[in-house]
Amino acid sequence: MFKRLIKEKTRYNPLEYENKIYNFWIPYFKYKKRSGKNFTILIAPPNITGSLHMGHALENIILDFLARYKSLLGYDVVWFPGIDHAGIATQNVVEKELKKQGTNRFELGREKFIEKIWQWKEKNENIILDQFKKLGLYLDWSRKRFTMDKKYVEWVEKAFIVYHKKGLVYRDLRPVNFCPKCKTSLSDLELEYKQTEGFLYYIKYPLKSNGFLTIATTRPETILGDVALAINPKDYKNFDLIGKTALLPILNRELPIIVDARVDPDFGTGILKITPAHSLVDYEISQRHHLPMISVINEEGFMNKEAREFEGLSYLQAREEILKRLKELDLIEKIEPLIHQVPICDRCKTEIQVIPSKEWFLKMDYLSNLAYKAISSKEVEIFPPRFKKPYFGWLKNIRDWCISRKIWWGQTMPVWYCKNCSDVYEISRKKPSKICKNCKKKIWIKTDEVFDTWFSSALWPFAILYSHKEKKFYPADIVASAREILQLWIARMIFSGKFFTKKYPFKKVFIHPTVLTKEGKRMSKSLGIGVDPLDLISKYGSDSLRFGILWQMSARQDLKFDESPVYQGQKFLNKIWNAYRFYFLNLNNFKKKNKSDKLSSFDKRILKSLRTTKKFVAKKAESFEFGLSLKKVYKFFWNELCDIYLESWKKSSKNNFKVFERVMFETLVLLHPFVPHITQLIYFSFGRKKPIFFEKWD
RNA sequence: GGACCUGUAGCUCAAAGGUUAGAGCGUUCGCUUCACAUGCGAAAGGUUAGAGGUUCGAAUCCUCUCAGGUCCACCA
Repeated sequence: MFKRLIKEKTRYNPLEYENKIYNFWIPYFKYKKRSGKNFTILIAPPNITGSLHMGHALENIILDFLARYKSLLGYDVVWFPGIDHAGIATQNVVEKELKKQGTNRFELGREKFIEKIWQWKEKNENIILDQFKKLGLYLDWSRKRFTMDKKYVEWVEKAFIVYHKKGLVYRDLRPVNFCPKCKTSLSDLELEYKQTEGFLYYIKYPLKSNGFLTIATTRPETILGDVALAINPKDYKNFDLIGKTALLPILNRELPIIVDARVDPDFGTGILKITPAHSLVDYEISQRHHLPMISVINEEGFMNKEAREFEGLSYLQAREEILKRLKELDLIEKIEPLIHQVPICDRCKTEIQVIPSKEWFLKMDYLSNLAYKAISSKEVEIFPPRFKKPYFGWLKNIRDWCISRKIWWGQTMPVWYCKNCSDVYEISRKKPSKICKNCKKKIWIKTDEVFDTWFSSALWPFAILYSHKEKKFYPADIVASAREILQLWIARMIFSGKFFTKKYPFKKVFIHPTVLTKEGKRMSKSLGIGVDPLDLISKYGSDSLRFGILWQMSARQDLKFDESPVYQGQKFLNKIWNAYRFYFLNLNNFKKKNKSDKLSSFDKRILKSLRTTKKFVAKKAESFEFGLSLKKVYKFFWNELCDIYLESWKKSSKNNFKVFERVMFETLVLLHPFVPHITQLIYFSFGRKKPIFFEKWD
């Protein structure tokens, strides 16, 4: 269909052909057993909220390069597209839409709200997936997956049930981050930190014997929940306090003075008040010392009955009242201004309360060990290797994983509570048929709690590659990921995969460079800094964008994105086009003229150069050095092939025509993983009708 | 606070201990030469952040200083 095009046009316009070429490829992307050797890529499913950003573009261009390169080496490519429901992020976006319409999710109710999200998903899914098509990705579109597919939900529920059966799941009352406005617990990831000018209050606590000690706090209202005071074991200046007992002002509760390494001896007075109910660190310390937890603030941010006379006040009002009382008692030593980071909800910007809540946890000791072994045994390789360090560090300090969320959008947990007895539950996918062991009745109500979205993401590899009678695709050869989800996603896939299938879910993890702005700052949509890859595609075309990204990429360091290499890519495409134009226009002419079987010095030179270039590209593909290999290919093509070899033909040298044919064809194949669309188009001009990626590299 | 990365031409990057530190973009000048003006030919542009050390030899290895950045954790 495009065969004669090349003779007619002196300019190559990528925008004219790329879509058509992609559509031509789609049926061939469908997985089919040809050689029997698979090359399996695990895709990182984008959020349904998301539009493509440079990180996605980079990540998937790299993978697509590998897919095409491996295909040329004779592998059958396995790469299936998918998208992620992305729990809280999606809920957030849809809530913003509702706000524009003058309503909110509470007005709508849970069912209607979820229905809205589904509508939203149907509408946006294709927009997102089309962006992958624009990048030219080698994806099998017949096997699309979504993390809220019926089958996928089933996997998530079953995984939870198996974990529970093996004793790795428990329910516990613990302090969690809670947004009073959104009325849900939040993971640490869903917090932002806002620099705030506040005060550090130095408060005197009487000692039981006699005298006083002083603690420093930014939140005097939480002192009512104190259960102990702590000092650092190396804090000599406070040594004489060890073993003594202090009295909590106002309430006069006795507080033991304990020793814990977690206390910073240099902050404030070096004495930390332990308030397990309203601080995660304090909770951790309290666990080590078997201390109770006393909650004084409720989920709405108001003082509860444990706060006695302050009950019913908001935490801010309580702060004022308590300070007033302390002043009356002459227990305030001093007040210093302090600039500190206050956690706020990343959606509504409300200040987060840490409050105890009953949540579901996954025990991490056994599982984190699996994740540790994967890397230490080298069964799973992390590249570049320097990322092993934070990976191991995270596993070493890991806490049990809170896997429940009180949001609405997500996979509902297969948990049933007895309507009469609040703490009795059964775990099963269907409504339990047993009676409640407490009230002997059978009134089971399914929980509202949903899974942490990462709990579901952790199961992605085998839900997409292992299930549905497609075991043969598991494990994957490679997954590429941004560094910030090494722990959140990669580590969790590793232990989940091993736990449920006995096999690690992939062999190699490539932590790709972060795409920064030209100024070296992180690209951020909300701050309005960054470049939209789709804009670049509509300006320069997909091959040009790919060229621009690969040109700038190094495996080792972050990439400050510059637009000019994308333009350079466009020029390169034109150069390729015209080199082949030259070839096709002069084909018959040269064939008649050169019948020699001997090789000229130009022939020898170009053959050698082609060989070393191919070798270089093959070697660099293993270490993800695409920037270097593209530069090598670029120089080969422009300087060796065009400037020297093609020019030599103009001067009617004694070149060998067969070498000419061979070099031009092999070069096209060599160029394919770098600039797929144009090479396919020229491939048609060679009279071939199949995809070029079914050619042989050698 | 912890870990990691980076400072080389105006900009983005190469140069994996060894000639005169190289490309692209940008700048300046000359060419419509029959594949390509998105091209061809040429030129200007550098104390490799700074200091010290190792070495016959350092942009490269080591130490310190300065500057920029990323991720993780988070302080009461």
